[in-house]
Amino acid sequence: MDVTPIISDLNDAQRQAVTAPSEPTLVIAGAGSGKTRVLVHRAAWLIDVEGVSPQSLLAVTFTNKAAAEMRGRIESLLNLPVNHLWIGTFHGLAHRMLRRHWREAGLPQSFQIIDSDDQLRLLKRLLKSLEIDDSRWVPKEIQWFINAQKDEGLRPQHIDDEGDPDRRQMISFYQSYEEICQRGGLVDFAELLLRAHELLRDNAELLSHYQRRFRHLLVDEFQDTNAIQYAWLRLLAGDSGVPFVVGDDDQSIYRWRGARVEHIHRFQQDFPGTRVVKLEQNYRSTATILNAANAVIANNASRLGKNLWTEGADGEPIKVYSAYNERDEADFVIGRLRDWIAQGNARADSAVLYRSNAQSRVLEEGLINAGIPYRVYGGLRFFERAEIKDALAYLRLIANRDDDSSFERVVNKPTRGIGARTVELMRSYARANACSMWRAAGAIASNDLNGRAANAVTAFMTLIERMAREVRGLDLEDQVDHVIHMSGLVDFFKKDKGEKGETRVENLLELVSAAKSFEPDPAEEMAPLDEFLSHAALEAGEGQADAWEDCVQLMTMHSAKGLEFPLVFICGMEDGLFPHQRSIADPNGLEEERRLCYVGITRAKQTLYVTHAEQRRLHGMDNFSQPSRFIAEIPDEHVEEIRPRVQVSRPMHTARPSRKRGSSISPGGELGIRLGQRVRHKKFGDGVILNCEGQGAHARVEVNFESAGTKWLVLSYANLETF
DNA sequence: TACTATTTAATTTTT
DNA sequence: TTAAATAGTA
Repeated sequence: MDVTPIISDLNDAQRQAVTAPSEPTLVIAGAGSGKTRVLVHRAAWLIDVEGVSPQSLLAVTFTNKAAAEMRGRIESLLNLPVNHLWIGTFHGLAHRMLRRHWREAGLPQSFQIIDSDDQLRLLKRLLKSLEIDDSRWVPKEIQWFINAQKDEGLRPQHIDDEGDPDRRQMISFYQSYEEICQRGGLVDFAELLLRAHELLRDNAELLSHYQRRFRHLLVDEFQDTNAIQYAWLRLLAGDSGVPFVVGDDDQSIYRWRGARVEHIHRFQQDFPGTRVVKLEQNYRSTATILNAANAVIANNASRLGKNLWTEGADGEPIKVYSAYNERDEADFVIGRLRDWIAQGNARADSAVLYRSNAQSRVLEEGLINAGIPYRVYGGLRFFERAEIKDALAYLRLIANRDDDSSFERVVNKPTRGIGARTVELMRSYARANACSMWRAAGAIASNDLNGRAANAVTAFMTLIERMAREVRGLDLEDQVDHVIHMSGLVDFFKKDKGEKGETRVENLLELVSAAKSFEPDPAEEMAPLDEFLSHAALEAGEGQADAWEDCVQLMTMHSAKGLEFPLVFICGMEDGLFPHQRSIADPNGLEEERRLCYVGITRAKQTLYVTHAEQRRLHGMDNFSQPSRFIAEIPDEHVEEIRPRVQVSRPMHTARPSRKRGSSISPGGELGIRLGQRVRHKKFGDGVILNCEGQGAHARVEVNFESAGTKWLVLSYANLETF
């Protein structure tokens, strides 16, 4: 066996990881150190050299994109298609197991996956049917609570109410939500993971089958695993499995959605004798950029410790620009982009990064004015569009009549005379009889409704039945085509005046082509429609603009993780914005912001610009802010400060404030506001001042209210009473 | 039921 | 500022 292609162009550390014996291995892989490469080569090594069957390999990633990339690279390295190789996202693999063992998992065969939007709607409906005030119980917060519990692997009966009535209420919502989902055969994202975990935990036979089958577990982005994902892996590994996990504690930026870096430590305890390999040689950035990143991240206390280095040149210094305001900042960025493009560089090789999405606006305006094509990451994806979800809801109703989520979505879309009152009746009937809306509709139509409403409901039910009948046996593509027309959706959106309706119709037709090009996996043994619907939920599709056009890339630093660009701008480097106000007080939060900064810096290959504005318009008012503390953490020798070429002309009425750098920002004198001061608010009640910023009419305070939680309020509007 | 006025709050996001 | 959600009106 010639192992050359698999290990020849690896460095020592990479090779050590790739060729490690079949024992638990933890690879700490710095940014740009060839993390994916190691994973891919490890898989190839196991299959080609160790003679491991592809079937006994399980590779897990967090995103579909990463999974697809890994599969592609393994195939091209081995130069053959690897069938039967389980490679996918946690959710995708969990889903696959649940489809195979739906009975053991306690699910109906045609269970449907709901996304977070569906989940939220479902909760709102639940509150309505319980006649609960949704300002007292915010649906978003309930959703957050439920998902957090599921991420921790907890069912309602496992949660301690701690004697807190509010908490008890939350648990009860969770319970009711679960009942609705179970009745409708609906599974949300967190549920996929939780069920898959329970499936293995409670079925000794299945567990030992999968444990025997999957000897090698490869895990990408290990620092991002949440409790349930880790538990699932732990279970699958058993005593004899060989986990090979790759991650970077310094790039852990998703703690807020349940990711726990601690799993890196936990792993070493759970698998004694774990081999640890550190990848510190970076192949992406200049030494200057790496040194800056190293210096910034060194300010974090809780780290495994790691220093990136390169054999490459020092490169250019990092340029820091102090803009007057956010417009000036945008102008500066656009000027540099112009130069970059004029020098013959590809626009797609440049990226503008920011902390929060709202920042893209000014930049976009500037880019449009300058006529520079750009692409904003994030935003609505194809399968998340309202009209697409409408069409999918019809399809789901055809697949499963008890899917309440879909039922409510389309029962009166297009308008067919089934108004809020009728729906309300159905809802309470369904609730009283613990049945689905579909059953309730049938029962109500023949009894409680007046002629008009009864006819409308019956007509709707007949329509669904007719669609189901006519669509049976057709190709997936034709099924979708029939449904978008028969449902009346196409005509409904055609009537929408203007371009909006047109785009919607186009999207619906696009859905038909999506169905046409969808290739069901024969191994899945599912009805093509069910598989298509699952695919739609699990992989929401491309966001926004055409990816292929050569354009400047705009995105948050979170979305930039895993990407690299020769030219990078990090905008809005101001305290309060980045690090974000909401994270600044909590040391853990601040460390996570710093890791985000580390991620941002390490995206740059050659040139990095960091910009901040002295004045920024946020939520419609001007704020003054200090440069981000992270800028000061970059050693001076790597920084070149850029001064405006000519004195930028400033509008007369916005004179530069006299208080600059280092000035304190506590609006102390006014109203006797000080930190720790107790205050009373008309609506939110009593609370304590945690934080304050700005002066005069702009002054804002953060108040921790006893019952309403912490909020930022504008002092001049809030009418706070002190006492 | 559809359109318009008012209110409210405002990180980060994948599945 | 502005986007979204809600309440009110034709």
